Amino acid sequence: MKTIKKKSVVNNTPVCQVRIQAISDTMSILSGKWKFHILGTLIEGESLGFMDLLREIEGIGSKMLSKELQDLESNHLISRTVKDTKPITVKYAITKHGKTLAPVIDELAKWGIAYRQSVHG
Amino acid sequence: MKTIKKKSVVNNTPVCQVRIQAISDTMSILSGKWKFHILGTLIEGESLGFMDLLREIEGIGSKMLSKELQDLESNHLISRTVKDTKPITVKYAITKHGKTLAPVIDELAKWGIAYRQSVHG
DNA sequence: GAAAGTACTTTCCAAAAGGAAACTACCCTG
DNA sequence: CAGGGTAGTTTCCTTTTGGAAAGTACTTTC
Repeated sequence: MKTIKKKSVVNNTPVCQVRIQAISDTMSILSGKWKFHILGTLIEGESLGFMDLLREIEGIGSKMLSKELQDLESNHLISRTVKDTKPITVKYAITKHGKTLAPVIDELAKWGIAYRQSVHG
Repeated sequence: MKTIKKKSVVNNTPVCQVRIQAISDTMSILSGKWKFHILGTLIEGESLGFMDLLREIEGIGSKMLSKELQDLESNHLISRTVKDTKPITVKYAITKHGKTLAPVIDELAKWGIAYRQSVHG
């Protein structure tokens, strides 16, 4: 009979479980190569069209942009509005909820900048 | 002749470029399914062996754990110390540098918790 | 009526990521 | 000398991710 003798200690508290779940949630929502880039751009730019984003986000292709925008919209972090112009245009904007990510993005940027400095000297 | 007429505006400032690079650096260092989980565990647990981590981090396999630990060590976020015990044991610990990630991890957790609450109500 | 702009979608493919299971190798205890 | 513990590595496989290129569809401008 196989018996596991030791068990998890550190991560076994309710507080830890909630934190682990929360980080997993966050990273799942922000998964993929371009989410932060798109969100950062929309936080700065307020309201941009599809082609604007394609130009702002260097390297992204239309397929990925389209897919990432859909993901972000489904999580209510950005909004998509079709304007009745000629030709019709679409405006993507950060939502109130999406703006709450600003501190998260700031921390990531801050850490990355500090990391660079500590590595190069 | 194909000509691109409009150019990037929002992300074209030096400040933005540095931020974009910094976030990309950070996410590349913390890439993969398990990095935050491992770091979080080591921040809490201070010093754990390979088998301890395998038990703490539910779902991870030894291959992934081994690989992720190597990644983190190569970026000086954790340390690996072979203890001259019988049988020899290995202790993984968070480094001083690794601890600087605590605010980043906290922000991610905080946001994830708030997200859950805003979704369910 | 051709060119260029809007906003995408589709197809096809390559590379990266991740996991289960087995295997190595060494040590201690009963 | 079997069983269980230490710390991994290796193999084989599936899934996921991401990108290039082309296509769709409709409109305005020259």
